[in-house]
Amino acid sequence: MPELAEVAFYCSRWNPGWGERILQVRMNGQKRCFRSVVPSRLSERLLENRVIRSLTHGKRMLFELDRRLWLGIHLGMTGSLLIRPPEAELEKHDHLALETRVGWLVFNDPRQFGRIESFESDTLPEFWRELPFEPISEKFDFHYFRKFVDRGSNQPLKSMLMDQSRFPGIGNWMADEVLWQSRIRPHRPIAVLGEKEVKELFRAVKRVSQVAMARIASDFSDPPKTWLFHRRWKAGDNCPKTGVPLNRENIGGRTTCWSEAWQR
DNA sequence: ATGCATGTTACATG
DNA sequence: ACATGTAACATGCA
Repeated sequence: MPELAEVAFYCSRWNPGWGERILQVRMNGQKRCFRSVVPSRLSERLLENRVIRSLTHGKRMLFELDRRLWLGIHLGMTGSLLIRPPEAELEKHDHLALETRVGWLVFNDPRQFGRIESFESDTLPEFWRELPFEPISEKFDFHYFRKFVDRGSNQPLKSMLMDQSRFPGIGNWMADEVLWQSRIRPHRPIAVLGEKEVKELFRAVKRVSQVAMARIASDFSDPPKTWLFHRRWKAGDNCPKTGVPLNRENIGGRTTCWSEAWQR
């Protein structure tokens, strides 16, 4: 489920482990999540090390450790982070587990679309500083938005919103929510929108991102009950505004949920 | 059994 | 070169 706010939530689950020495490393290096690293090397670097702090950006997480080590984690479609009690048994899809005094810092991912990376650097790795502004950043303002929004101006808005180089952190449900809240159909490209609609789209991007962070990032509580969010998961549910059944359609390779009567 | 899933990317096509 | 579309990845669930 991880998009912007869920990623922030999962990332913070490792916070109790900050500053704790890593006593033991368990990883299954065969798993797909380790395709970008040399597992034995990473394991070696993690042992006796400690997490100092963590950062998130869109759907990415970055953990700073001692000895110039930075651990990058992307949760993919089904990844999550958690801490298991010290005496707990590890589970089937716990692909990376770091034992500390407070328990096991675990990366769990059934489908293994997630990815573990590692970097060596004295300071924040270069690539991290070059990432685009997140929609929750105050630097992500209308001027910034207007500038990149014209690129690929014929692609459906649904695809544009899911483009991580422009809207880092926005995924399938957030894109549907933004379009529903701005009352614009997902198929339409930015090029055909009126200025008023462009502004509305921008406002919805900011609102959905901010409210999602406020609700989900700290304790994984639900988004507002008025949101499309609660109706978009199974076929046959109704639009919260019109009460009419929602449309489901594949756009840009993803199942898209939208309301014909509500969105224009 | 069949189809689908909150993501990314390598490859193919235009 | 670029823009867009599709298949593939691995597993669980309805």
